[in-house]
Amino acid sequence: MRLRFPPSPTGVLHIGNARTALFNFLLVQKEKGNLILRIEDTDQERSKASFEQDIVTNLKWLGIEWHEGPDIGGQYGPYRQSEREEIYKKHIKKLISENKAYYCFCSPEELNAEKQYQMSIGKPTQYSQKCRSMSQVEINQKLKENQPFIIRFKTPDKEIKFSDLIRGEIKFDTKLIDDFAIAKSVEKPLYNLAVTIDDFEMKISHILRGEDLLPNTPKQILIQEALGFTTPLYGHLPVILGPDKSKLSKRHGATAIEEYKNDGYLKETIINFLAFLGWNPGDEKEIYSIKELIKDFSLEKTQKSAAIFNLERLNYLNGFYIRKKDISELTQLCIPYLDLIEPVIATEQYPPAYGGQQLIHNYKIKETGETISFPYLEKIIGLYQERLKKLSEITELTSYFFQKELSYDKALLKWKERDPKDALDKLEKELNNIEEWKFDNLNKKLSELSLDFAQEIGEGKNRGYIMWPLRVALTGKKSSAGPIEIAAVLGKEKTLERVKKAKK
RNA sequence: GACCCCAUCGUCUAGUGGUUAGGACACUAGGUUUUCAUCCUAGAAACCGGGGUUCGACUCCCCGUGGGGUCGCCA
Repeated sequence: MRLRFPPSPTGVLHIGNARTALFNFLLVQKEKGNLILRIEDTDQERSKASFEQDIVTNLKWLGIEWHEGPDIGGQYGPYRQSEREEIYKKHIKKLISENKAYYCFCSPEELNAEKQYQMSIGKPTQYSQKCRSMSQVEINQKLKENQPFIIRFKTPDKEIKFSDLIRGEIKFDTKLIDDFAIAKSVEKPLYNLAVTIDDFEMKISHILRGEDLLPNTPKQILIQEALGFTTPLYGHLPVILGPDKSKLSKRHGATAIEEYKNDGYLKETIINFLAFLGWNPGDEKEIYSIKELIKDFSLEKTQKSAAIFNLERLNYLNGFYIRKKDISELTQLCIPYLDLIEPVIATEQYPPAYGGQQLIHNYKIKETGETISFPYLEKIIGLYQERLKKLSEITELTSYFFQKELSYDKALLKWKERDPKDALDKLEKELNNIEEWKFDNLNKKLSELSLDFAQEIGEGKNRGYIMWPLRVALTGKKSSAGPIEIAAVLGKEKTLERVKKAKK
């Protein structure tokens, strides 16, 4: 089994692309076949090396790997279409010499006018075949005069049938397909031709691609027949639609994988999410790692109907995977988002046996110059692990740990419209007396204090009269992790300082 | 418009002739709770319409309807 993923480097890797790549990857891995990455850059004007780089980088980030490709080579290379002109030339010449393709000298203006006319009388827009039966003498003459031309395929009248791996029997009547353009010149094929030749030359056995390419399939089969190629097996995946049911595009928000990555979506989330856009295992399991997907994936279970991209589900999954992460790993992932701190590069290095890289073992709070350790950061991140939906949120959520001065409206300190003065006084006094600054002890003392206080002011067991002002004093926010947990991480000195400031 | 594809809660979907039509996200209510989350419990929520076939259709067939895709010297 040999599959391919053939992006065109005219844009970055987006949701749709990545889903197709993933499905190809899953099938190949399951069936122990080979996946080929082929770069379809026949459109030299729109193709850019930076897009190819983006595609490669992000596929790898997702954990999608291939066996042959421009970056790693392979025995059926080159893997960029722009480097395969010699191969195409041979086939294009053959098509012309066998009279299965022909030169067309019609100008774009002429073609356009033709199309306009056909539209105006409600006919399907098709090429008139004007150049189809031009004499060899005339062709030679025009070629000699350097008249611009393209090469068209001589589409025969017949019915094309094929069995789609996902959709079953599909029929097309080629009467509705005109003599489509297959090359700009003898060495510059257009999409349909290049794909067909490459799939054959690269011995591709299965083609898994988006449903949007379904109308191209009969054209490619026609070319295969003209060139004497075998026909691979086709499977057309449902398209991905935006919430308004139109094709997913930029106006629906972010579509680039890179954007999701930067926003703090985990690759586990994206893989799990993408897999369920068009596939499901048939039972109630919904959480899947890439390994489990490889094990359970099958074409029979892939969906025929279009899937709608649902951001809420993506967020839910991301929160789920964040909660499951090991705290050390989660902290590593969050550090790049923490813009109020910077790493302190140690002068010593790991011993050669451990890689010899420079060692970062501390971080510096930019505003205060204070040095903090990785384990300390773990504690901070740990406070927010179950509240985080995307990594980027960590910046705002934990900013109060790294700010010298908190700025907030003092009115926020009131719990149920009560002046917080006495509560803060009691807090300060109590905190001052606490010797052992550990969560358990703090919890015990502050719980007692808050219950006593509530009783004293006739508010039953409502601990908010102490806890709310404490939260606001420490964080300046109206929602946060638990104030006692925060105090424990913040330390006695800073906690007291912030409580005192709240009183002013 | 032509061709092709598709059709179960708002969304992703399970279901392959007989089910109280199941799950998840989102939503609502309640519980836990100092806030926000998490967690737990409960709830509301669907077979596009019409004809067949059949003892019996969400399931099979046909016709509508709706949605989507494609109609480039782009891929």
